[in-house]
Order: sequence, then C-alpha cells, then structure tokens
Amino acid sequence: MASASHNDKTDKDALDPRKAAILEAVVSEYISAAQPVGSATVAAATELEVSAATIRSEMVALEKEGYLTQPHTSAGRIPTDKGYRHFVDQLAPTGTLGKPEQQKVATFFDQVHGEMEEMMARASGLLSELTSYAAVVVPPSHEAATVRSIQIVSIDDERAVVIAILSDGAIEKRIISVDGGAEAATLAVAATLLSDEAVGKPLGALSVTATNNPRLDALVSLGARVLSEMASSGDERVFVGGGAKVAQAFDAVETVRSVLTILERQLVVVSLLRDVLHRGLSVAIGSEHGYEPLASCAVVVAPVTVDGEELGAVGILGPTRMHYPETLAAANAVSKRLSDKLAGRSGQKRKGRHARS
Amino acid sequence: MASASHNDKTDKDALDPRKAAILEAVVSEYISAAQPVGSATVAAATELEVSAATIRSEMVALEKEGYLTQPHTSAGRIPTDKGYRHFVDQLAPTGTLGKPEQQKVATFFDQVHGEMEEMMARASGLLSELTSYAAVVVPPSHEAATVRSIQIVSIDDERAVVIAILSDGAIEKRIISVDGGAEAATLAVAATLLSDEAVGKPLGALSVTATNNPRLDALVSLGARVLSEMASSGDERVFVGGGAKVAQAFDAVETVRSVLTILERQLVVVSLLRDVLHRGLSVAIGSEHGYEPLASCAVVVAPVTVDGEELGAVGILGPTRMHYPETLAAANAVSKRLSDKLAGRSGQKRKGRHARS
DNA sequence: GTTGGCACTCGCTAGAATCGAGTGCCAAGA
DNA sequence: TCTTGGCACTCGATTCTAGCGAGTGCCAAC
Repeated sequence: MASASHNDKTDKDALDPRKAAILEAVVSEYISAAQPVGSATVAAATELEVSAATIRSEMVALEKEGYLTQPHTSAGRIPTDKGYRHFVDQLAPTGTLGKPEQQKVATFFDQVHGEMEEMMARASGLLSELTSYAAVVVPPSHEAATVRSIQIVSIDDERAVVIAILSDGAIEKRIISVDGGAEAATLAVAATLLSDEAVGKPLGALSVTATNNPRLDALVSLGARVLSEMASSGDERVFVGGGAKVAQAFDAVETVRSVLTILERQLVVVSLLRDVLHRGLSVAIGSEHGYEPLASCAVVVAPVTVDGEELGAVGILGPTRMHYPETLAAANAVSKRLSDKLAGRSGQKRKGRHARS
Repeated sequence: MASASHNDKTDKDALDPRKAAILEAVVSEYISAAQPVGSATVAAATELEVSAATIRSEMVALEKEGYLTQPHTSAGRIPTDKGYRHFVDQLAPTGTLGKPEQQKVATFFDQVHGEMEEMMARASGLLSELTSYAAVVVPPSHEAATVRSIQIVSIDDERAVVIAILSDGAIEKRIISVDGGAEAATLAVAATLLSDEAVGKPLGALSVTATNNPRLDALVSLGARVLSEMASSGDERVFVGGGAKVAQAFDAVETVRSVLTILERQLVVVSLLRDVLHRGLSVAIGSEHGYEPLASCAVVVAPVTVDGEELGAVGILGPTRMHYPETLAAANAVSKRLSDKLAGRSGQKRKGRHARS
C-alpha cells in the first residue's frame, strides 16, 4: 500500500488536514446516506469551526483535484473512486469488528467441523452475513501442502478413484479410467508405489520409478499425473455467498444483473481477487480493478495464508459506497481464522511453524 | 370457486373450444409481449373468424370464471394463475426441444465426466442456459444405492475419513474423530469389517457384529452410523445455476431480491421441489406452490429417477409468464439424461434394468 | 349469436409551474 | 490572504393539467 499518511506537504497530491477532513466527511456521509452531500451537511458533521462557504470553496478545490464530483450543478458532492481511495488509505489499518460480529465469527469457527469444502462454502455465507454484501472464498491451492496418504479404489470395471489426503486437511479425489480393467490387488500395489514416492512431499513433485510391469507403470504414472493436477485445483473453484445481497446493494436492476453474472464466472472472480492481491491492495475501488461491469463496485480482499504463503483469499463485493471499516475488519477476521484453521490442520495443533525450504 | 355457469356444458369448468382458443391466445401473446393483450390482438392472433367485439364478450366471461384479469379498466387482459394453468394443461405432453438445444444437451452429457457433484453443478448451469431462467438440481438421495466399497483412512492423530463408493457412482466421505488415535492397521480392520457387512447392501441397512475388541467395535459402529447418515445426504444440498437470470426475468428489484433469497435457502428449494413433485405436478404456478415470495414465479420440475424411484429432481424457476413448452422440454430432457447417467453407472452400461426386490 | 358503432375510462406522456437544496460569486471583515 | 454572510441562480424533483389513445362495455341492428 503506497502513500502512507505523512504530513509532508511535499507530496504533490497530499491534502492539507482541512481538505482531508472535509473529504472524509463527504465520503462517510455519502456512504451512510447514499445521497449527494452539501456544504452545510459537512459543516455540521465535522469538528471544523468554519462556515459552509469556506467548505464550499474547499470542495471546489477537491473537485478540481479529482476527489469529488457533482452529479449536476446545484447538487451536493459525491466521492469519486479517488475520493474513496483516500478515505480507505486513511483508515486505521486495524479495523475492529463489532462485539456481536466477533462473537459470530468465533462461534462459527469453533463449531465448524468436517470437510474443507463445506467449511469454505459456509464461511462465504458467514462473511456475507457479517457484511451484507456478496462474499467469496477462494480455497487455497495445494501448492504448499504435502501428501499424507494415497488410496486407489475401484469404482467399476473401467474406472477407479484416486484419493489423496493432504497435509492441509483437504481430501481430493479424481476419477481415472483404467482401460483394461484392474483388479483390486493391482490398484493397491499402485497406490503403495505412489505413496512411497509421494507421501511427505508436495503434490506435483513426483518422480515415478519404473517397475518391470508396464501395466502397473501406466497406472502409476496416470496416478502421478492426476496428483499433480490436484496441486492447482481450487484455481477454478470458488465459493460464493450472499448473491442475493447484490440485489439489496444496488437499485438498478441492470447493475444487479451484470454483477451477478460476473459472480457466476468463477474464473473471473478468482483472477479478479488474485489481481488485487498481487498488487498489494486490500481494496480495489471502481475503476481500479478494471472490470467494466463492476465499475460501481468495490472489492475487499484478504489473503488466506498457509505457512506464510498467500494461497487463498476471501473477498467481498459491494458498492463503492460500502462500509469499508467494518467490511475490512470482517474480511481480515475471517481470513485470519481461516488461515489458522488450515495452519492448525497442517501443523496439527502446533501453530506458527514456518515453511521448510 | 364454484361458479354456476349456466352453460349447456355439463362439465362445470370446461371451456368451449372458442373460449379455450381465446384464452390460449391471450396467454401466449402475454408471454411473448409481457403486456396486457386486447381483443383486437387476439382477433389477429387466432384463426377464429370472429370480430373483436365477440372476443370481448368472451373475455368478459373468461374473466368472470377466473382465467383472466384486467390490471385496470380499459386495459387489455392478463392471465391469472388459473389461466396459465389451463394453458399448461392443454400443452402437448411431449414438448420438443429445439435442434440447437438438443445438440447442447447431447454434447454436454457426452462430454461430462468425473464426479457426480461437479456434473450436477454444471448441469444446473446447462439447464439455466437452455431456458434463460434460474435452474436447480437436487441430487438423488442414496436410498436406493448400494455400497460398492468402504475405506477408512487416517488424517491425523485424532481424525480419520470414511470413504464409501456407491453403486450410483457417488463417492461420499465423512470425517470421524478417533479419540484415542488409531493405527492404520486398526482402521483397515474396521474398514474390512464394515465392508463385509455393507458391500452390496443399501446404506443404512447395517447390522454391526461385535468383536471382542471394544475399541474396534466402537470404531466400526461409528463407521456404520456415518454410513447411514450418508443415505440421506443430498437432502440438504442443491445446485443452483443461473441466479443472474433472475435479474433478467423480473424488473422489480424487490422481486429479484426475494427470489434470490429463496434460492439461497437450500432446504426451502428442496422442499419446494419435493412438494410439487409429490403432488404429481410438473409445473406449479404462482400461488399454487404456496410460497409467498415466489407469488410471481412458476416452477417447472422433473424427477430424476434411479431404478424407477424418484430420488432427485431438476427444477426451473422463472416468472409465471415463462416459456412453458420450451422450459418443460428442457427440464424433461435434462432430467432424462441425468437419470440415464445415474442408471448407466448403477447398472454399468446395461440400461433399463429394473430394481431388484 | 354476432357485429359495427360509439361513448367512456383511465393510464401514460408531455409540458408548465413551482419548489428548494445547494451552488458560485462577491463584497465586507479579520 | 483567508473567511464569512448574503444573494442570485441553477437545475433536478415534484406537482398539476391537458390531451392522447388503447381498449373497454354497451347497444342497436343484422
């Protein structure tokens, strides 16, 4: 995150304190009222002991600098994306969640159990409930995870399923077809060979040893290929919660439609979040993320880290005039807990281990 | 509503052919134009060689009998739920899909592979794409499925996972906690015991034999309990596709919101579909299904059958003025193919087997 | 029973009048 | 130079009225 708030006047776009105060008042006022805010309102809302006229002239300057706009002459001001950006940057980095929300998060993560998939699906619901916006959870890829065990089980004459249990708690399965059919014994041997090779190592880093049985070899190498495919699984899957909230956040049905359409494209959502995360941001506002249909949306993201690596993410999608402090706090809280959960499973009770080389 | 129609017709609510033709014209006109339709439009649309005035007087009768309404005096007519109902009932039972749609369905089911869950999730997407409405797929419960194999694999010191492969192609897994920890050997023995007992039988019909090892017994009976829980799995899960389509189908954002909210309540959706199905209907229109927030929606359902039992369902949720013929055809086509897919797996290539006693 | 004719209804649209929140500007004061 | 109260002005939103026209209900004639 660039532009920390030093009070240096040298920064060409640094706002003097009063302008900043006014801008922040406009933003927060507009966020809560959803209507253009005028000079009088700002005067009442700030601690500044200045008249509305003064504020007006300041607002003209702010508009010239691109922080505010007017929907039309003789209306109040609305923040631009840049205005929201200032507002967000100036926020205390450690937003705090309300007590009841903290409670909700705590109970959720205490009670949650069972599979990762279900947990993440429900976590997206939780996040959306906390914030009243649509929420997404991108499950971490298994890059950093190691294999804990491998099974191969026959389904029918033609197919079998490879089941891998990973150190991050995930249970991945893939169906493979065994052309000529395969007896349970062969599958078991193949599983053992794969296990010998893979257990304790990350997925994908497999070197398959040849045996003198070509059929077995084929099976094993197929298994290995499937395992390495698992490494990148989750890159396509995403859990979306609270899509209905979109219809509450916007009142133009047209907007609702386009936002929902985006949300249904899992790949787009994932790359959107990754983009934002890679740029080191935790919020992308309006045009910042570059997705046309989401021009009136802001995205809040927080990484889900495993062993210090950012492998997953949680995201919240709302209108640019969203409640940033609470939303950021919620995203952080949930991503933190989610990371802990994964780390807890990975390191099994012992937290805070660092990744091995 | 008992209306004493002093017609020469004995059937109390049967419509004479001309009324029926007019009603049907109104419905299909309204469906495509989304605007109240007047007598002149009907006159032009039907083959009837009668004047608008005649049609007008017939429409008065139809309104009195509850098939039509007027939004206000001096506007055209709109079908009531009862009007739609007549329209739907009169449709040829074997609606046909357009060529391109047939093609889409065919390629989808030819190409689809891998896991059931993913297939159903994508099938809901297909259905929604075919119809332009929101679609849901309720996976069949495993009531009729038999166990093909059982594995128990350790995850860590405290937990293990029970994996069951079923005759319907599903792979179900549940995490269990093994309090005192358990060695791989014990788990394997437990799995074998469970397998001996369960393979070939439906889930839930397990009688556990006691051994002289209390710890093992505990494990086995825990496994058995978990297996029987799987039988009813899917009762809570549902795959929703094309939620964004809701925003296209309705223009009142309020309606969009409430419909989407319903769609997110998986339990509600499932019971809605089951209700409709149990009443022997394939369409429930407006008030017929009794869910207030869906008063302006119609639901089209088609069962997914396995071995002749209706264990799952596909559903389509759209406005009451939806394109019924195409929608019904799409629902039937997809549910048929889905059923085949399951039967195909269950009976493995040989289709059309009947359930064993 | 059907039809053309006709008066009537009533939502919709356009235009005019009004209102008022909020602005930009300015001249006076600190 | 900055601040402030005053004031004319702008322009969307609201209200009202008038007129249009799609569509009806009714009726007398066929």
